[in-house]
This record gives sequence, structure tokens and C-alpha cells, in this order.
Amino acid sequence: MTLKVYNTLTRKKEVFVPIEKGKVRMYVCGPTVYNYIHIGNARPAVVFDTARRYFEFRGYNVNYVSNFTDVDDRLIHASQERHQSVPEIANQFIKAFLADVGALNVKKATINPRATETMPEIIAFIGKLIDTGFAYAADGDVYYRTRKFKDYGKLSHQSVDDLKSGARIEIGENKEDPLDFALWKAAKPGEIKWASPWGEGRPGWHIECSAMVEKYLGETIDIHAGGTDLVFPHHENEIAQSEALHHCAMAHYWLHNGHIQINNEKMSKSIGNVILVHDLIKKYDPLVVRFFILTVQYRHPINFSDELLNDAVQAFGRLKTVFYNLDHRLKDFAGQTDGFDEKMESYRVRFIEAMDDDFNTANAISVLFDIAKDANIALQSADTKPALLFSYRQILFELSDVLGLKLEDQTESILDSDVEAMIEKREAARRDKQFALADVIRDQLKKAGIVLEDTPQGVRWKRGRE
RNA sequence: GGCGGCAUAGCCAAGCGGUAAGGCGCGGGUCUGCAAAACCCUUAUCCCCGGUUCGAUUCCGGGUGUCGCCUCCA
Repeated sequence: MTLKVYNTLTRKKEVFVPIEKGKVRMYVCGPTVYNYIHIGNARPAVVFDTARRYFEFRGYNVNYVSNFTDVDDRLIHASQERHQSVPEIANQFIKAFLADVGALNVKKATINPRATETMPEIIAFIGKLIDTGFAYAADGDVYYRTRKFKDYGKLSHQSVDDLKSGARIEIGENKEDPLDFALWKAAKPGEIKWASPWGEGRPGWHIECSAMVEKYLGETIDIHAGGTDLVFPHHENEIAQSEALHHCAMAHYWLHNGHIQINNEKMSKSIGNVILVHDLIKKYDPLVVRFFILTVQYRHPINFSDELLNDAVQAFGRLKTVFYNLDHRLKDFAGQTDGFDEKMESYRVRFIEAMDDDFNTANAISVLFDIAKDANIALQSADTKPALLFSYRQILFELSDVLGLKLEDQTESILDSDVEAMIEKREAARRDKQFALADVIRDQLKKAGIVLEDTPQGVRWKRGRE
């Protein structure tokens, strides 16, 4: 079985062959930390985290680098508006980013380099581009000479001449050509700045990624990923910068996730429909959000709406319920699975086939539901062997973990003693066939958020809404 | 104008040459003291028109619709 990934560069699914056996070097463009992240930022974080988990599941050692852009125009604007320094704002939202993404069960990156901590490498990189004639300084700015890079446009599949119409020169810029882009921007009075051979200023947006990839992962990496909007110009420019200097491919595979829409509209500030993860996870279980994102193949657009999210609540709940019910039956079971089990292996194989196909999480999730169905059937019979139930539990645990979906929920394991007393009181009432009393107690508990379910193996409870 | 994606049941979403996975929802049933959970049954010929083929949702051509990139953007 071979893993295939869709490469934007070739517009084809290609067999993944790592540079170094057993290792994956991947770089995912991270956020500009001037605000809380929105769900559009969450998608690459979740899908590429899932890719990373899958690589690890398949035995690869993954070096996962994702940057923080902690200085740029938007941060400077935010700084002026709030009368806070750029680093203060950046630190605040880096912290918020890590919290949000942590709630979505995104594993920590191997490293999250910051632009401001990569300044020597950035400046050196620009210097070399000037030395080789790919860049030029002009009044304190430095620009990349786009037309000099012969492969320009190969990622976005655009010719330089087609791009020309969209390019423009802002007032105050001193570009030789409208297509050129900034590597270094001279500081205006009062702006945060760093010293450089071309005067005080700050890096352009694209150069930090080129410098960081080189610094942390090397001249050629396996995977470079980000949102589809980054194909042009961001990643195109990164290629121009890095490959002009290194004369080798910057990345073998370029992966891009599709965008999120809100009620079938583009999410944008002007429409006013931007949803922050910070707010969304107050309303929905963050894992439901993750689950929802993974129900769609990562390259396709996803529409967000309360209706769709509520469907996801139900669907994910089904998975959690079966897992919980398995645990309920296995409370006193300390044994093992039956060992090698053909059926469990067949689930695993189907899961791998799905994920091998460019991380088809939608199909991978359908395997989870098939396991759930079979496990539920096994659960129906009172004399199913615990070892079999345990096998179901294990395979569900193993595969859902690859997707970063935690089916176990620690918060459900603790029950107040008075609630326990009420459950016992109801059990006594049921034994005495005082069903009216039993039902009253059950209603009371339900209002307190505890839902009871009577099973042949005793009463089972879970937390519910209202 | 250049480049690209998408169009599958009420909704979401896989499949991509051999008459349609999965989930949510609806309806019917089973189990239950009643519920809940669960299980069973039920819910589609895949935007339209041509073409290739023994055979197309799946390939090719042409439409229509829709979304996106080309300017900061995940």
C-alpha cells in the first residue's frame, strides 16, 4: 500500500517518497498573530495535523515546522490602534492560537519559529539574493526581480505575462517592474524596525518562510502546505526566493487545503461573517469542530452553518456513545483482545486505504462508523465475549486517535455523591416496581444534566444537554 | 480577460468504466415497565446535451449553474 498525495505543482496525485527514509520534513504556513484565529485558519492546522498523525501512524518520524508571522503590516496597524507594542500583541495571540489549536487537539509542532527570531537568517537570505542579482535595493526597500526567475508561475500555473495585468505598484514603491515583490520594507517613522545593510526596516511577508524552511528543515523539504489562497503569490514567491538561491526544489510536494465558507458565502471581514475559533468552541465541543472539518476531503471547500455543525454533533455523538458503551461493558474487564483478529485488521486495512488516498478522511471516518455499527451489534448480545468488545474498543481508539478525535472523555468519569445516591434510589424504586417514582427521579437527573439509560448490565449514565 | 475547483437522495458527503460507501434527518418496526441507546426495514439511476465503449455517475466535447485565485488573506 502506498500513500499518495495531491501535488499542486503537478496537479496530480503522486506516490509519496520521502527524501530520507522513514522521515518527513514538513512546513505549514502559520498565522499572522494579530488577532484570534478564525475557522479558516483552523482548517490547515487540523488537516495537516491529521496528515502528520497519519505519517506517524505509518511509522514516519515527522519534523513539523509551522511559523508565526509576528511582524507585518497588519500587526503594525493593530499596534497603532490599540496602543500596544507589536511584540505584546504577537505574544498575546500566539498564546491564544496555541490554546485554540490545542482545544482542536492539534499536536504541538516540532517547532514554531517566529519571524522576529529569524531576523539574521532573513537578512542573510536577502543579501544573497542581491549578490546573485535576483534582488535589488531601492530607497531602503529591497525587491525581488521576478522576471529573472525563469520558473516563476510554475506552482500557480500562470505565465508571467498573464500575471502582469493584476500586478501594480503602490505609491512610494520603487519597483523596476510591477511584478516584483518586497523582500524588505523600509520602516516609516515610529514603526518597529531592525537594522539591515539597506537601512532600518522589516522583512516582507514571503521571505520569512524561505529563511525558516532553510534554517529548520534544509534546502529541499518533503511537504510544504497551507491554504489554497497561498498558492499565489505567497508560495510562488517562496519558490522564487529559495530556488533562485539553492538551485533545487524547495519542496517535493505542495499541499493546499480548500477554504471554509459561511452559509455558502465567502468568509470575510467586509461581509462580517468571520467566525473565530475562540468563539465557536464556546458553543460547540472543539472535537466536534475537528470532526466536522475532517468529514470533507481537505482540498474541497466546506460550508459552515449551525445546521451542519449540529448534524456533526449528532454524528460524532454516535461514535462517542458506542465507545462509552463499550467501556461500560468493560468496566471490570482487565484482559486482552483475542490477539490477532482478522476483522479488526480488515478495518485497519480499509482505514489505511482511505488515508493513503490523499488523506481521504471522509472515507476513513466511514470506517469508524462501520466499526461502531458492528460493535453495537456485538453490544446487543449479553453473552458477547469481553475480549471481542475489547477488540472493538481498541481498534476504535487506535483509528480515531490517528484522526485526532478523542472518543474518551475524562470529564464524564466523575459523579457527585448526591447524584450517585439518587441513581441508587431510583434503582431501588425500579426493583420495587415503583416506576412513577423512578421516572420522577430520572427526570430530575435529566434536568441536572445526567441522562440515565437502563441496560441489562445495569444503569448507565452520561452527561447530556439540559 | 488568465488559471482552477465543484455540481451525487430532504441535508452533508464518498465513489470515478460494470446500474451508487458513510453520516444527519424523515417514516415504519424490534428491544424496554416507560424511556434512552441500539438494531432491522424504508429514503438516488448521480445538472443538461452530444460522443467513445458491450457498458459511463465515472472518460472526451459542448452547455448551464456555482465557488475560488489572479490585491492582504487559511
